[in-house]
Amino acid sequence: MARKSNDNKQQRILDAAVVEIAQHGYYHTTVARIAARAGVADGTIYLYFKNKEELLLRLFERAMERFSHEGRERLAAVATAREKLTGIVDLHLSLVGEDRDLAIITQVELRHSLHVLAHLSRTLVGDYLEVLTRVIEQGQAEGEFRRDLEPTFVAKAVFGVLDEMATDWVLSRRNTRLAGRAPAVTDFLLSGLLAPSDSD
Amino acid sequence: MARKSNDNKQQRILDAAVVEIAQHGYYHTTVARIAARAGVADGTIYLYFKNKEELLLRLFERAMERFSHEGRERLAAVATAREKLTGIVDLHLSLVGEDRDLAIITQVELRHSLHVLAHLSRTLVGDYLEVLTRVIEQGQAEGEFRRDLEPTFVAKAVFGVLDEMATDWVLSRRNTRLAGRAPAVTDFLLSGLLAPSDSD
DNA sequence: CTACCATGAATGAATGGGCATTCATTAATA
DNA sequence: TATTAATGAATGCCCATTCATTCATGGTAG
Repeated sequence: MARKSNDNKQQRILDAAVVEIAQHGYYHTTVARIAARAGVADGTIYLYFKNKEELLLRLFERAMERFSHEGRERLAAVATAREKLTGIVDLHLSLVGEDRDLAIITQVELRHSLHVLAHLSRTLVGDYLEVLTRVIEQGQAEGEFRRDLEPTFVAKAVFGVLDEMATDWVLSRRNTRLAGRAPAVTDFLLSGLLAPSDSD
Repeated sequence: MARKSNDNKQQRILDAAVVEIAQHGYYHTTVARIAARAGVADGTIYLYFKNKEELLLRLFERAMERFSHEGRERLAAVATAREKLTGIVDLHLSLVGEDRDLAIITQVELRHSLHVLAHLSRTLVGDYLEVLTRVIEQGQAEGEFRRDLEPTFVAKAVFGVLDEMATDWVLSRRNTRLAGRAPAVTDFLLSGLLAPSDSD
């Protein structure tokens, strides 16, 4: 076989990498193992990726593309900031909760070094936080959200809650649906912890 | 030198490890480098630690001991759940924000594998979440916190926000004080995002 | 008081294994 | 036949870990 190929070889390699890395961790996964699972020769990996680390980053990018794509659609479909926030929470938890192996990559393996984490935070995750920030600003402009909170601060807080729910789900072996938590998350983010004041 | 020693050799090794691992990451830090910075021979490391990984875990345990200790004191000093929550938020951000190198370890390097993360989540972090859960339950019993939220769920959400603030601070090179965010965090957790209803 | 052990800490050079990456060779297409 | 994909054995580096040896100490005996 030659030429024509490319097929979906790159995709096959990525798919294999997700499974292997989820199972053994990035540093204990050998390139040879990934190649074996993908059904290609070791060297072939290097025709599609500069090195092992680039392979890992591509995994995240591929996942993020899907997220961005669906996210844009959902946000366009609703009007109020509150609806948008609800949609983001639901989408985030739905997508992460869809594939446990991939979730292990995004919630654990990708964070193995300051270098990688800083890179992601500057790029893909940074974009995500910006979208969140815009939603908060919109809500404040519409008067539905409190105006005395910094939008970027709130965006990080929201992300923090979602990220922790996702990580917790990955670590728990239970078979709950992660997306099932979306309503509780949204509720908590919107209304906080305090009981309604006595005057109610 | 022999005998007597022990000195604080173990502590010196741990201190050296914090600096080296924060700078180069766990997998790119060699035992030889840690030994060199600690001023001991390579082999000496193995008199105090079973292997490289145990060294990393001890780092976290040492940090956590301090946290638990101060935490217990602070919690005992105040009565209401709301005060306790405020105290935890402040303590968490204060301690993490005190030493950037150590923060890199706790926020990034320790999470490099599912195996390590699961272990921590089951032990040290698990204990922390339990303390948080008790505080939430107390607040609910006292009627100050909403009763329609699952305490363990809230505990994770709170932890998620704190953890994200900490990670964000580590990744940002700015020189802000992390603890400065404590009031905003507490406020957000307590009151949420929604503007007070119109009836105000 | 001095010389001499016995003890266990500390050393650091050497070992061994693991694995990312390369590249000369082969195979498939146009 | 020319071109390019694919192969996978071989290379070479890197380091965690070991362990034979050295060294400092405190106790003991003369």
